[in-house]
Amino acid sequence: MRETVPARPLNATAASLLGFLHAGPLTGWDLVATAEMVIGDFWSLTRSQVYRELAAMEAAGLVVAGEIGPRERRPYQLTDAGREAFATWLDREPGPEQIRYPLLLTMAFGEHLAPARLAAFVAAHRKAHTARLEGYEALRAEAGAGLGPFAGATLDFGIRYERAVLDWFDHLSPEVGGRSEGGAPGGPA
Amino acid sequence: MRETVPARPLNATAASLLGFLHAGPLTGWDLVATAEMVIGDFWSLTRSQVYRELAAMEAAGLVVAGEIGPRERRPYQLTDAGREAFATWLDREPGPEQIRYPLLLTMAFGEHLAPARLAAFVAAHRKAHTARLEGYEALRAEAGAGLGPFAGATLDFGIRYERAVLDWFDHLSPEVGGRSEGGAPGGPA
DNA sequence: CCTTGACAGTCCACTGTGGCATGTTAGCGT
DNA sequence: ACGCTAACATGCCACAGTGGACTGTCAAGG
Repeated sequence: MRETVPARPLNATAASLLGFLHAGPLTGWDLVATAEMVIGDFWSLTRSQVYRELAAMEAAGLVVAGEIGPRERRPYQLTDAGREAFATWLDREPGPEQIRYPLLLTMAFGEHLAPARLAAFVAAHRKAHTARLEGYEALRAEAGAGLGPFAGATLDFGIRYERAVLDWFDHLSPEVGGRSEGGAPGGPA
Repeated sequence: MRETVPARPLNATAASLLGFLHAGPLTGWDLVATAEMVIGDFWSLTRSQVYRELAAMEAAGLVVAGEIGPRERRPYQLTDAGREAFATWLDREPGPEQIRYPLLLTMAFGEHLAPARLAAFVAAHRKAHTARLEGYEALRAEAGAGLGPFAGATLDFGIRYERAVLDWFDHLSPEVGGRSEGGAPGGPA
């Protein structure tokens, strides 16, 4: 008599794993890699959690573990119950986004910090965001429409977000770590 | 011999509480309210965690609890050790931001979802973001420069972010839930 | 006097993060 | 053939963070 846990509603991370399993059996390792690539820019997950969710979902009957292959690879396969749980999850109202930006925290307490230090942080983040934007734009140039409409739309979100952040950096007053005039005349393309 | 835990590095939430305590003693309840107002838009925290961090910080000697007042109010006061821990924390390199946006997840798996359903989600989020932007702009119009440069800069981030999201919504193709032509001609101000 | 609701704090289960530990195997140089 | 290394693959743990349920306090109003 194999008891399956009553079926609590899925969390977004577990549901995403089920989503990826629609394409065929995958191991925890593969799922982490896939998720990082496909949804990593707006949904973070960790190895630890993936393996934990897989174990829980197996107990709940949403996936079944296959034979252990080479290098301890343990492929998981979607069940009908899993397919249904995923469909139910996908149909829910997606909640509001959450942003956690430590630099803004630092800035909010800026009165307690040496101005030059804050400026250095801002400069470092500007650089990082520039690199991310370039990465996204290169991806769109290469892959272009080959991504399909859905991945294209999420990529577009990333591009617009990064541009907004960069714009914000560019309009920051020197008082709060923005660069003073003469840095790099002529804004971004 | 009062043992104080060795001094592990502060987490951002605990540090923020110390930051707010610079203005004078506050209770957990007050801290939650303050934090929600000042940093709530880019750093989420919950009652549960605030009380837990306060207890931990008291054990570590970073704050001292005062007398319990009316309605069980227990004010916490900053110690010198707390002031120093805050300064050290503030001086660290702020890490990258994290965004978790369930709507993008839903969209990424859009091929498994009825198009009309996705469009409804998108419409609901557009509305919510419009409201948020209006709230921010009203705040800037009312409070204006009275916020000070630091709060002004973080508010500005919020405004630019919301505008970027709204722009993204406005350029979404109908295929991925964007509204077809004829919705509301003439974009946002 | 009693109900209601805002205030204030506590507790718990679950989600999420990051690092450490462990074992496996392919590839490489010697 | 041997051992080294690096990538592969999973598991475990402590801590951070979330959201809801729960208890208790007090002011205001019917």
